[in-house]
Amino acid sequence: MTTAAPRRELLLEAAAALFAARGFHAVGIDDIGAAAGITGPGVYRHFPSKQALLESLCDRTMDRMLALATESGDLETLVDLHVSLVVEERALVSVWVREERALAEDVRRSLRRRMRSYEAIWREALMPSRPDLDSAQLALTVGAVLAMLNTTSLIENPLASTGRAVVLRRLALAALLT
Amino acid sequence: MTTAAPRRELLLEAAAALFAARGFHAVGIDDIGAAAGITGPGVYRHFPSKQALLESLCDRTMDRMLALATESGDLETLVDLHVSLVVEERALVSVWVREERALAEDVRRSLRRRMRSYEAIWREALMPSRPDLDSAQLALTVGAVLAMLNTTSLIENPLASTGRAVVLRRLALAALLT
DNA sequence: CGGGTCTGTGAACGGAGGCTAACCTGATCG
DNA sequence: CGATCAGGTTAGCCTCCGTTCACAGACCCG
Repeated sequence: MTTAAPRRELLLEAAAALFAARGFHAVGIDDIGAAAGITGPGVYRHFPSKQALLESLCDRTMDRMLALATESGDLETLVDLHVSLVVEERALVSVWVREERALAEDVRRSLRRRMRSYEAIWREALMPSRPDLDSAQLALTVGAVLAMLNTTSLIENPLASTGRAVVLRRLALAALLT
Repeated sequence: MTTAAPRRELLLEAAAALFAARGFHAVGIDDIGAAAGITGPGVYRHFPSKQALLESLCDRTMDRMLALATESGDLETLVDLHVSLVVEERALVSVWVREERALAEDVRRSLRRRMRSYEAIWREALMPSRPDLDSAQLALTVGAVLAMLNTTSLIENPLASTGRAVVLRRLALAALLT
C-alpha cells in the first residue's frame, strides 16, 4: 500500500486534508511538510510556494469536474457524477469551495471561467426540461443547486457515502425539475 | 442621511462589506478603520480586536436567524423568512458562511450550537410532511437546503432581490417537499 | 574515484500586520 | 474653570510565518 507514492503526491494529499480541516491560513508550511514526512522548507523542493499547492489542488478538482461533464450529456448523469465526486472527494471539494479567495487574482479568474463553462453545460442540459425559466432564472437555479451539492461536502452527517449520495441526488433533481 | 450613525455601527458595516468582498485575512485593520472614517488603531476604541469584530457580525446574523425562526412556525414561513434574510443581508450571511473558521474555538462552538437548534426547528417543521425520511436523512436534507440558501448569498446574478427570492423559495420548497 | 544532481536539513531573514504606547483635543460637568 | 473622559492620531514594537541560504548525504554515471 502507498507503494512508492512520490513525495509530491504525498504533499498534495497532506495539504488537502489540512486545508480542509483547518483552513488555508491556519495551516503552516511546517505542518504540511511534517504531514508528508519532511520538514517545512523541504516543501519548496516540490512547489514554489504555499499558494502553488492550493492552486494545484483547485486546478485538479476543476479538471475532474470538467472531465465528468464532458463524459456524458443528459441531466441525470450530470447530477449523478457530480454527486459522486462531492461525496467521494469531500476534502478536495471543500478546499476548493472555501479557499478560492486565497488564490491570486489571475488564477481565480481562470478557475471561475472554467466553472462558468461547467455551469453552461448544466444549463444546456436543464433548458429543455424548464421552458418556463428565463436565462437568469436558469442560471440562478443551476448555481444554487451546484452550491448546495458542493457545500454539502462540509456537512457532518451519520449517513454513509451511498446514503448521502441517494439523498443528494433526490434533492438536486427535485430542485432542478420541479 | 446616515444621521448620527454611531462609529461602532459604521465599523461593523464597513467590516461586513470588506470581509464579504475580500475575506477576513485579506482585510487589514487600517482598511476597516479607513472605511469607517478613522485610522486603524482608532478601531480599538470600539472593539478589543479584529476577531471581536468578526464575532460581533456572526453573532448578529445568528441572532437574526433565531429571531426569525421563533417568530413563526410552519415550514413555508420559515422558508420565506430565511430567503428574505439571505437576499437582503447578503454581506452578513456570506461573512458568516465563509469566515466561521477564523473564529476562536469557543465562539465557534457556541455558534454551531445555536445553528443546530435552528436546524432542529426546521426539522420539526418538515417532519410531518416527510414521514418517509429517517432522522439522518431529514438532517441532511435540512442541512443541504439551508446550505443552498446561505451560499446563494455569494452568487452573482442579474436578478433583482424579489426575483432571486422567488426562485430560491421555489427551489427550497421543491427540495424539501418532493 | 570524483563530479553533478536531487532531495532533505537547520538556521536565519524580512515583510506584513495586529496591536500598544504616548500624546492630543474638544465636550461635559461639578 | 480646571478635571475627566471619550475618541482620535502617529509612531513603533513584536510576533509570526513564508521564504531563502548554505550545507549534507544518497545516488548516478564516466
